[in-house]
Amino acid sequence: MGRQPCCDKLLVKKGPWTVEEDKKLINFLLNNGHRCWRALPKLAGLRRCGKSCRLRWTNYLRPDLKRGLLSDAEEQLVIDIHALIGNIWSKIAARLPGRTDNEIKNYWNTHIKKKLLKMEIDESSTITHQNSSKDDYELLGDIIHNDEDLFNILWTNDEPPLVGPSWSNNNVGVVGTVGDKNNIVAGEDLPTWPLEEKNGDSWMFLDYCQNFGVQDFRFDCYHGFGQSFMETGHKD
DNA sequence: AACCCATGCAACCGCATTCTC
DNA sequence: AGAGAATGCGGTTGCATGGGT
Repeated sequence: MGRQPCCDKLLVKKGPWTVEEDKKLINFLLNNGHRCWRALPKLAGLRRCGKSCRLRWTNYLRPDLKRGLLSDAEEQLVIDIHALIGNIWSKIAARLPGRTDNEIKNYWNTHIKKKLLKMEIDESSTITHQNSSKDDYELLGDIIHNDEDLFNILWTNDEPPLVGPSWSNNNVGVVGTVGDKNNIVAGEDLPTWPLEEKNGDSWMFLDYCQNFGVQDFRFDCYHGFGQSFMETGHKD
């Protein structure tokens, strides 16, 4: 009855991920996708729990992740959505492409909470948009006209992000084509790691990713690993 | 220079829900 | 139908780092 345990806890490694482990995980996911997280560690040669692998991938290694502080517009959007639905970080993250629930949760606890307290704002009360750039906010909330609209959108099933393209990591490894630098062509919507880096010995980029984030080194699908690579398949 | 403390963030934990047998 | 594993998620912890003294 039922399934097998997710992992043998005695053999599972914990703590910070090493560059080697990251390489193995990325390599495996790029070639195989993630049909079963439980089986993944064994197949990828990792002494990690499947849960840990999923977390590492979704929160840190996914090529479409943005790194660094949230923009004013993103921050304002988080504040607005949080005012409506509370600590449902996954829902909030779904509205911010390239951001993870964990990241937003951390950002909320470290930056926004503090900021709001400082401003002596009751988090449950209506929050105005006075601190964000009007242009940025309009760009983000183009389809949001009031809080009721936003609330409705948040609870629909197949919700598109408010800005930018969505990305399903069920299709990892499929090479996408890029219409312009901000839009992956529908149906071929997948980012991929540069082949030269993936197949060669040069995994140095992972060290950089560790330190600065994927986005900083332009490995994400939206801004391109060099525009020409994304358009022609060749690195600059 | 050395220590202490505050901060930020990656990773873990545990619970709830979903899925499989 | 129900038991139990898989998955997803929010809360929490622990460590690295930077700033202050």
